[in-house]
Amino acid sequence: MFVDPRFLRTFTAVVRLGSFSAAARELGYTQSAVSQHVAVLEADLGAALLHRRPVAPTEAGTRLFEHAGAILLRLDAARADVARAVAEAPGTLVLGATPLSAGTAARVVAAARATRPALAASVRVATRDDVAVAVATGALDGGIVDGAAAPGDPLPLPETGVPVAELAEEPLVLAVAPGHALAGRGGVRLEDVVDARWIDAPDITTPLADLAMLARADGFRPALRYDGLDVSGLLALVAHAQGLALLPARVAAGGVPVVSPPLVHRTELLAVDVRERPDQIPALVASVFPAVAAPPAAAAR
Amino acid sequence: MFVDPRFLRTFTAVVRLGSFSAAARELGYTQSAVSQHVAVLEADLGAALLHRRPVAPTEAGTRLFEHAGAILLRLDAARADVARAVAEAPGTLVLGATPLSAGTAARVVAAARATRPALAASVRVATRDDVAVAVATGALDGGIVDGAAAPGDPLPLPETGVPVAELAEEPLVLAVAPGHALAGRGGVRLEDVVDARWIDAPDITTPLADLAMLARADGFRPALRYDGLDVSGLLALVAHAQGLALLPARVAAGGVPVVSPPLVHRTELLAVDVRERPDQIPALVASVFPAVAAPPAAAAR
DNA sequence: CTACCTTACGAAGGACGTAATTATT
DNA sequence: AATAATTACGTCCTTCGTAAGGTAG
Repeated sequence: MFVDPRFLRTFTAVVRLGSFSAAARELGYTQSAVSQHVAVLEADLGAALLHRRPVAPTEAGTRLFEHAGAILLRLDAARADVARAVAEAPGTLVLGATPLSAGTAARVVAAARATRPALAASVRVATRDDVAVAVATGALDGGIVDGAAAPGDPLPLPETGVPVAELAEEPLVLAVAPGHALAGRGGVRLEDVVDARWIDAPDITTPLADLAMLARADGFRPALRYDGLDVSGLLALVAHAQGLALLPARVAAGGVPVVSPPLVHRTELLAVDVRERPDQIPALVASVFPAVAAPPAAAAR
Repeated sequence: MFVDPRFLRTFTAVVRLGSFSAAARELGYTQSAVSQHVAVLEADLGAALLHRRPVAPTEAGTRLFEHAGAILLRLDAARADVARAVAEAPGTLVLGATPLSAGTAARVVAAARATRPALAASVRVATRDDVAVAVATGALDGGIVDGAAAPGDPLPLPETGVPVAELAEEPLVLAVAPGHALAGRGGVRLEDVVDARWIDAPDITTPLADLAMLARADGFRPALRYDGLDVSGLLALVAHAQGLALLPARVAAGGVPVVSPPLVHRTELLAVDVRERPDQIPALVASVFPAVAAPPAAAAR
């Protein structure tokens, strides 16, 4: 026997929807087929994967679910990568970008047009993981993503095999309202502001839950949650003293530099082309981040 | 249609062996079946994957091959993880370790025995990737791996989803023979010793090809290749002036500290238990690396 | 009783082996 | 000519849907 990815897909749908019948509807199977898929998986792996009534993953099912997503994603990425290998270079460039990288993406497009003036290009803004997945599965030609990280550390991204190149590491600052007690300070330690009023804007900046990991501290309770991809809205909330947010210095004028733990705002380029032309990265960085020193070479992930 | 992992396995065997018939022999199929597998893959993906006579992957085939290994490994890891979830805690502990981490693994066993004196434990030495794969597929209960890395960077490992915890970062030194021109120096820059006589010991220390990436320099031509997992043999070669090697300061007494680029010798723990008990890592580190500061929390990879 | 999952069974499709065919060295 | 991959075809196995059977709330 072997683990059939179709069954894995069914299994993930059942876990996600909490129902065999709903999964069947979503995937275009009968209820019976879904039941058979799960039964085959359980027999093959020799473990109960799901509790029934209500439907929820067992311990073993949770383990399988964690792997299944990565496997299915990689399968899609493989198909997309092969398709790209046989397709001739398209006449259009569709770039994805996280909200704070939209400007960078625009400059990348400008750099690309410097060599191909007639290039039809577009930029789509989405969350970091969405950009990474879309690049891996071929929905996007490339992407620019960013986020907080320890200096030199790559950003945590879904494992897709897409080559990643560092574009820049910039200072990370705590954005505060004018007149805030911290405003004008030379630097803050994140440990000291764990209990401040934070704005959780998970689609734009580092989710507070992840920040706790990076800062190695508990706390970071959200005083306000901001859903959406619009940066100016977040900046307005900060300016009107609704809470704090971590942002790159470039965006948050007057922010307070984070001095501890050592964290930077990192920007990365995701694109298959990176693999073939790592030598072009420094030139790209020079044109897009004039003020930033030359970054290291590309590395597959 | 969907990409059947059995076909992927066949495809990787054909690429690896450079022959349909050899792949058939290895997998217990007929040549005909192998031919059909490849034909189905090519039809499904809409791309020629292999050149015939001689058999070699096309551009698209190379892309697929890179993904296929990761997918098949992850499939095995998923099966192993489910098996571990249903099995009760075994009475034995089988640890893997890279050559330079064998001593560390021994101390981890000692630490484990401190809480369970009757524990039957063993340590197996293998290469870094072999240890990672064996832990992922359930052949080992855990592993200790090490290697050169930029400070704070995780070691590059096969993507298996096994949780990784940092155990230590130590100074990295250039091991030289007594009386060597560099001996006694306060520090060396790797850029300055690119053209030295290097010993390539890929199973023990960083392969020279990878070192070129880390040091961002070309060169590092091997004057001597050392295959095998025995550290003392490598040390003897260095001591007898057969060439240079990069090693942790702890092992290479009298080595010259590497000052540029900033590199450290990093040691990591691979084990599923890390996920459940990240809080125990600091205590483990304290008992195994008394001289090293507390490391960060575990992170899944 | 009813919503939902499981089991039984038959039909359609897919995978594999044998054997004949084609192509390359 | 010999070695090696492909194609043709028959058999067996797997998968899916229909429909009947359980089972928990």
